[in-house]
Amino acid sequence: MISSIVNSTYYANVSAAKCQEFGRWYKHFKKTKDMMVEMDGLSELSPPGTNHLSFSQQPIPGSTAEQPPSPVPLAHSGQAPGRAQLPSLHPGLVSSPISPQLVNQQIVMAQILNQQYAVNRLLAQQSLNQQYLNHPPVSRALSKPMDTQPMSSNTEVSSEIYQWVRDELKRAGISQAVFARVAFNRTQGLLSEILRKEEDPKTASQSLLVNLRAMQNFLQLPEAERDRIYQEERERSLTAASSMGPAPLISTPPTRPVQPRREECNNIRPEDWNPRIPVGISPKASRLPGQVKPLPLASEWNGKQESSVLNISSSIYDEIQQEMKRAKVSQAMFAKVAASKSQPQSHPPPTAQLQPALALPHPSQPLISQQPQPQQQTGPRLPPRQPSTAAPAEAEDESRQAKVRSGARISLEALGILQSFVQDVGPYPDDEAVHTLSAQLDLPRHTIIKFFQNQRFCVRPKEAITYPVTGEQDEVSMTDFKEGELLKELDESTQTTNIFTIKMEEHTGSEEQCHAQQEVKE
DNA sequence: GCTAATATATGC
DNA sequence: GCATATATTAGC
Repeated sequence: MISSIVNSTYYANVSAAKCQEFGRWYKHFKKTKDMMVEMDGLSELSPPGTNHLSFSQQPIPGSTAEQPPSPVPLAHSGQAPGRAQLPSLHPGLVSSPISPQLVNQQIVMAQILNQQYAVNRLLAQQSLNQQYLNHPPVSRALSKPMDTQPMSSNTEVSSEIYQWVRDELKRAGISQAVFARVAFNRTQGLLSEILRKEEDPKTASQSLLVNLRAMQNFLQLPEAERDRIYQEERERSLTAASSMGPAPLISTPPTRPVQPRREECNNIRPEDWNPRIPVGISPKASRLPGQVKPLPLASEWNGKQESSVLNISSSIYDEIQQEMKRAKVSQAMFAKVAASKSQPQSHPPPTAQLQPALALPHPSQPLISQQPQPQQQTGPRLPPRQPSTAAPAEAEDESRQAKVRSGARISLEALGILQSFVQDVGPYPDDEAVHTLSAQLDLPRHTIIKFFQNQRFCVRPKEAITYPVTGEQDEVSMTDFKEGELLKELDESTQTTNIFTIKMEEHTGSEEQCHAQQEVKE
């Protein structure tokens, strides 16, 4: 990712966490880079591109900490050697014979890569915890977790992907449904089709490419990770299927999963992580006529946090189940009631919509349920996740969010990120860092530079100009960034003049101190 | 292009 | 025969 950013091929916004990770990584990178510079004098044997540490090189052969993300899903299966073409191996690291100096160098390299790998995994993990929007636009540069960076949008999808997938299905003993869900969040039928057609990725449509890339990237996850995801998906399916029990006859509009909102990460595009997040739809449900699709566990993605903002826990599904039993209403009815009850609110995802209904006093629910509801559905299906159907509300929601985001995110998140970068790395970023931050935050370079200038200005008087490059630091103020400048910058694109006000509310006393200095200066 | 329904295949 | 997986396809 870093290299993509540096190469200006990476412009999608990334989460604050990722940026912060970048800061941490960069700190380390600087250190190791210095080391490397010294060592470079000894040998020039590094493979091309090695000097420029890129995450694309990270699956580290020899990393013993954990199984490498087996880019070749079945590296163990001794499949066609051609598969090894996945851009994961780092030949330079295993070359031999090698001189002691080279050994040293490579040890350092390995350490660096290990570090990167660790970060990548962390980021990948983070990504996996994030929700995805449904089928994302495909043209945008993918901003994937570094882990999967090698498979960015510009990257070829191997024509062997189909075989890899098949092998993976065999290896893991999973159904197409599970794989389709976790790897690229599509349905079994589609995967079946894709595998049957085996279109050459070179001539494949954009949409197919997206899916193939997603699969490929998913397959790059460590095997253990993939297995875990499969397991979760299977468990979810099982749980959902069993908890559903005999379904109402009404073909229930499955209160399908909708991409839960991504709170602080909502600037991350769906394609940001690759294995599209597993969604709690039971593939089996489709085979059980009348049975309702299980709801997705928004908070359950990879069993991690998420969704806390919405206060929707996985228990919501149980509650819904119980409530439907209690009220003896069909899921369709329940969904309708839930939706109608929550209509006036902004556009919460379906899961959120259900909560108001659950919150109703019990006695009222049966009554409502029995009322003939005006048929609002246009068809038998209610596929919230389907772009075409679910899009209206979600799109609206999206755009609405986007409006809010456009201002607030830049001012708060970007500054927060810059701030943490300063904390981690210091206020003296080199060009590369500036470039990267610029790309990551979608801010002009000069804005970044200006920020650091201001940062240095602020820090100096307070800390007597001894800014520890790696040292701990008090809360560095975001207000260090001059109000006027910030607004000026932002106004260029988003006319959100109240941003700073919002931002100011979050500042601490020490920051105000600095801010006061700024004002004086101004 | 995709989902969901459903037909068909497979395994127990 | 049932449960589950995969293939196919209507409909959005």
